[in-house]
Amino acid sequence: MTEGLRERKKLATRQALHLAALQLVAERGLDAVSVDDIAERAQVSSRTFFNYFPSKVDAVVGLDPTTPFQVSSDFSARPATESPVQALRAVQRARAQEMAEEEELWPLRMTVIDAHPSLVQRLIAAFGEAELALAEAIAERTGTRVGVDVYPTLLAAVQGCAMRISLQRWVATDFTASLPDLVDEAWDALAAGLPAPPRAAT
Amino acid sequence: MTEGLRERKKLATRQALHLAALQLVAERGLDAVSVDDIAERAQVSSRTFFNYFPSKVDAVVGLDPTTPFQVSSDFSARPATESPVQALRAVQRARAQEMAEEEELWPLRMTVIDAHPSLVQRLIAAFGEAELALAEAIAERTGTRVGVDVYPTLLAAVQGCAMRISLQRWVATDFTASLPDLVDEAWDALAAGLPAPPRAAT
DNA sequence: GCGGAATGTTGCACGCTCTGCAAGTTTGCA
DNA sequence: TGCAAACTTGCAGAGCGTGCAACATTCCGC
Repeated sequence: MTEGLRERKKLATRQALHLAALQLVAERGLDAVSVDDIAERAQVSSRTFFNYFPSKVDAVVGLDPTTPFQVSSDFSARPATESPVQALRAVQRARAQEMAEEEELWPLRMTVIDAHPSLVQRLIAAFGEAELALAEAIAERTGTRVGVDVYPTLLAAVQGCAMRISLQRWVATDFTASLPDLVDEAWDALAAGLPAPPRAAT
Repeated sequence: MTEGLRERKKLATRQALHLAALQLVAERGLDAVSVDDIAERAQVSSRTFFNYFPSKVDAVVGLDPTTPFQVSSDFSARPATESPVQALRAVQRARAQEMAEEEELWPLRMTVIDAHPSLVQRLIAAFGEAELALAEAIAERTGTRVGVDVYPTLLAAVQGCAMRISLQRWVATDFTASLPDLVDEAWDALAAGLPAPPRAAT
């Protein structure tokens, strides 16, 4: 079934390290947790920790390095009849759905991340890594050129903002809101050109 | 004129450290420059370095910690007849103008930053610091509520994107483009709701 | 099963980052 | 001129992150 003992052990160790990091930081805060602490709880040496994650913050955030690039390949897989904005909204909705379904993992993850600026920064950086790839996919679809036109680069960047703000609001509602709905709200505002919302009658 | 010898010396030291950091990183790359190197070139002890900047990357980026908050106060100072998007565009245009006028500093700064992901990350984080303050100012102006409505938070975040992408494109054109014009281009796309641009007739 | 190749784990040594503390020095001000 | 406040510096120390070499485990063909 799974591809060999070795692969399974590696995955287990990785998850153990991520979970340990997450729990410890939730308990004590980022600064009060050392790499040694995390390694100890995950039952490996601190040297081994660095075989899995390049830094403490990476272990806490715990994203698979390939995850960010999923967005650009998902985008390319959307029907060509959709506008870029429609396609990105759909991609993010789907992603949001997946996150919301992992009820154990993502809320804990986001709670911890949201409480520490350096973790938020790392999460944003993770989005940023795939920005060029996504910009190229957008350029491809729209006949624009990365490095010449604003459009692909800007849209790729704004897409990251939309997801970030949606996640932030999800945390703020204590995960009572529907993440896909929050994503939709953000894209509604973006697609409309960010007009000042009508003032609610009081 | 300037307020005392002490203040002037502090400012001079700060600028010396920033310039030293910038030049050294431009010459050798970020990883090949240590805090000791920077301190030595600026003629202070490495301990003193940390009295001015909390880390190496901060010294290279070299932003005054109050700078990011300028955006939100400038925004609040714009006439209330402008829409939030119009006001932010105007604020950024003005800021872009100032940057472009410091012909010695900003191009070098941006060249160095653009070449190192961790510096880009730090610059983005600097924008992020003021995001809450800006969101509150936007909420104030539009009668929305931070933490409830998407609008203020999203717009504050997107504004950072617009500036970031404009700067990135400025670097990409080797500073031949007009930064205020690049800012305008970004806001044109945003205000229109990010529609796919018409394909150029070939 | 067996043995060698590939892969993973660990300890060690090292350089760098950043902080607190306790001098010593310079500036501000009456 | 002299005291108080502020700045600089060296030192000690904890933690991060990496290269290296030895050891252990898994894989795979036979």
